[in-house]
Amino acid sequence: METNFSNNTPIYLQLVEELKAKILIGEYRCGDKLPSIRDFALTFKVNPNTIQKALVELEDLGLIYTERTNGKFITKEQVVIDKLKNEYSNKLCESFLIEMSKIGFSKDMAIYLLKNYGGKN
Amino acid sequence: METNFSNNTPIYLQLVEELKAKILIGEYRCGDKLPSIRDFALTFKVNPNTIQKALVELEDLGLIYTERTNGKFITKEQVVIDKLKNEYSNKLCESFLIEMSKIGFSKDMAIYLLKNYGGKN
Amino acid sequence: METNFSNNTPIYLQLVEELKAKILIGEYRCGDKLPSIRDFALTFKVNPNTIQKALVELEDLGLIYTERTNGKFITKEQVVIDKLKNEYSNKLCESFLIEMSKIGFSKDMAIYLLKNYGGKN
Amino acid sequence: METNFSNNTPIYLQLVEELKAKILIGEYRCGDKLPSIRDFALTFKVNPNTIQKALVELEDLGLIYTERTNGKFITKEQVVIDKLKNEYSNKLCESFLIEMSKIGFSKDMAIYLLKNYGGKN
DNA sequence: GTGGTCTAGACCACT
DNA sequence: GTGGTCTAGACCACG
Repeated sequence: METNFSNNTPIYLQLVEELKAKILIGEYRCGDKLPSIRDFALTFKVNPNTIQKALVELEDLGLIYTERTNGKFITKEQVVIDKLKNEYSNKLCESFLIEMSKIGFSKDMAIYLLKNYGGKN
Repeated sequence: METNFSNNTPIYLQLVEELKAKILIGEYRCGDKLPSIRDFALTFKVNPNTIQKALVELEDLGLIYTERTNGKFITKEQVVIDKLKNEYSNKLCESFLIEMSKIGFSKDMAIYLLKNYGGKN
Repeated sequence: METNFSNNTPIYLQLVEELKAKILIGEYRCGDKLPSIRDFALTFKVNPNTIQKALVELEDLGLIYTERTNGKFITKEQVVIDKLKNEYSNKLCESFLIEMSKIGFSKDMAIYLLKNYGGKN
Repeated sequence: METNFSNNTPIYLQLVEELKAKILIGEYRCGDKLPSIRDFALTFKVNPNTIQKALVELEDLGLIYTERTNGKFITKEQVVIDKLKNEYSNKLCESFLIEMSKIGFSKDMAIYLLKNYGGKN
């Protein structure tokens, strides 16, 4: 795991995104135990406090939960994950369309540009 | 003009985005004179220095230029605007697809979700 | 460190020049940490904002980069420095020759005058 | 005469340089009458005040003099012009060498780079 | 009246 | 303690 963090966003938020993605995509699965904060800190080469801050955010989202003395786990409820996945993709669609409309592109135009982005397919 | 700035992003960057959008969308047109820094400051209810910082960014982008003692103007070169518009929409497409792929959606799936977002058309 | 700023040029630009020179000449070396903005401000007896403005310029030039909460550093890429050094010396040669030609001296004459400037060698 | 003024330097100073050059190079000769301020203003498409300010500077330098009700003339003393030409070229040499030394180039190196600037001759 | 620069001083997020 | 942002207010050169 390379540690390539951008300078413009707080590291802990970048960690939130990265971990959230891994959960939503299924790389971490329902009920899985997360590595300890210390292990995470070593893996990402950041301060344990930074990890802690990120995990608190994920817990607020309901994606992970804490068992005192046992560690942190991915939520057992797949529905929470699916719901978040939907919300997230909707949010992405919304922002995309808003941004495109800001520079004068309709939804249809946005879709057209998206299709043509990066080559013929 | 309401002053509705988000808390998470520097005001001057929000100004950059807002003004950039107005230029790209054509609300401000080639060669137009911008309001003076002081007028802008009154309009947006922020400090003149904050406006100044935003306008410097726009000047770096080549979207506006300064005539000493006369004011600031939208660039006369439409090509600069068009180029930036293209770059910007490409960037939006790219980020959108990357974000969607992070949560497990292919380009085709992303387009499908986008089409269905917010109703049948 | 004396504070001898000229009156005709903005202080922040004089700082840019001074720091750029120190980097190009190798007094500050690749990867070196710069003093904090506040320290700089004390050293040069100017406002921290003025330092900040100068350092932003240097960052735009690619000569320094910022690590959030850690400080600012000289770029790790010597090539950037060398490139800038070349560009800069070329720019100096060009301006010199142009200025000399404006008052009627050819390139050869300019070189001759330069050789004889300040003594026989 | 195109009016291509840079934005970073006051116009009147750019005029000073341009006119000084024309005098030093001999395009305007000893004793020549200068165009009227109004004509100058039309030629350069700038405010008469700006011309006036430039001409005052040239008069301070001793390059021109004013005959009340008759207009302004190039100084009759060629020696003044020659002296200024020398001073000016010396000043150029000095700044050039200083700037080059700031980025680590000796006088010899500076001359070498100058010779090689812009091709083999 | 225009933009440009600078100061003094404040608050914030991050580590 | 670090950089980043912002304000309030001042002064200046220019045209």
